[in-house]
Amino acid sequence: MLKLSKKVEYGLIAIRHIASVNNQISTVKEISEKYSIPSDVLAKVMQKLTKGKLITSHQGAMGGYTLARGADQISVMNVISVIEGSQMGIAQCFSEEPENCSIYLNCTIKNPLGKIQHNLELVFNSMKVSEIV
Amino acid sequence: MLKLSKKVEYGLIAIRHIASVNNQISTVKEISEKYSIPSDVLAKVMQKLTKGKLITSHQGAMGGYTLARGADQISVMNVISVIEGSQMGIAQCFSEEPENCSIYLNCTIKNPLGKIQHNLELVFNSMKVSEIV
DNA sequence: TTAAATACGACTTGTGTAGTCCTATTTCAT
DNA sequence: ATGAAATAGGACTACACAAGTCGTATTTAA
Repeated sequence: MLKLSKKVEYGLIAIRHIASVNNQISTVKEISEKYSIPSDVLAKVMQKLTKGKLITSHQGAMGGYTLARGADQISVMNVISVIEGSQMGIAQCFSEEPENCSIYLNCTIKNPLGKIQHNLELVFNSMKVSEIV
Repeated sequence: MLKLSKKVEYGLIAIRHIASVNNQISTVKEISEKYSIPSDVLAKVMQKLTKGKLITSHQGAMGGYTLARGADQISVMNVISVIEGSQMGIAQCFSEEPENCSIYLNCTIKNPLGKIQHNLELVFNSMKVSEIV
């Protein structure tokens, strides 16, 4: 409950790692070994980060990944959105189909949860990966 | 990912409801019908809120629940902690056994996630159920 | 041509959430 | 006393999602 997924953690670690080596090209093998992350899982994460244009992939031998922009331009929220594939929402109201929520009509906590949601977005948006030192 | 559980939502709705009827005794049946919440599930939630001393139970016929303190004295964080039975943590580091985390030793994001954790706690602590109107 | 790397889909397993069912206990009202 | 209305609480099922594994294709430098 209210936990970040391992994928998001791995993504943050990977981006932070690339930034820490001055954006030199880094491979899945290298990162997964250094931080004890299952390489297949990390590979998928990197592919999502690539599709989300947070990092750039370099295929083929001697390939790997570099950042697509400065680490100070990548927020934790960016990483969450790209990896999860949807907007973060603390309740159904704020993500997928709100109407499908079983208590939608009689729900009395939509508004206050909306305030919380807003505050959480502030927190995740303001935290940049560059602060992850 | 990063969602509140239905149990927590139900708990917030229930507490808010009791407050809205001026702390008159309210039953599971009444609340579950009004807000279309499965009554068995709500019953368990109410029992946890009782054990957590956020509400007071009145057993037997004509029984039900009242608030144990003012709605302005009950934070969303109180409800989360009591219902989930453990401290909210956005990563393993901040809840159960941190050492069991597969990447604990090499984890480079413990500190920054700690900052996020702290900010989230501020948000959830400062939001009281009385604001849920 | 080969080796090292990313790309990507299919599958398995594990965990946790949500919900159901059943029974026991308490207490009010008749 | 008895029955009805309420809370208390354990056991179980179903399902969704997270995490991880496996296999194969594609790209590219040497």
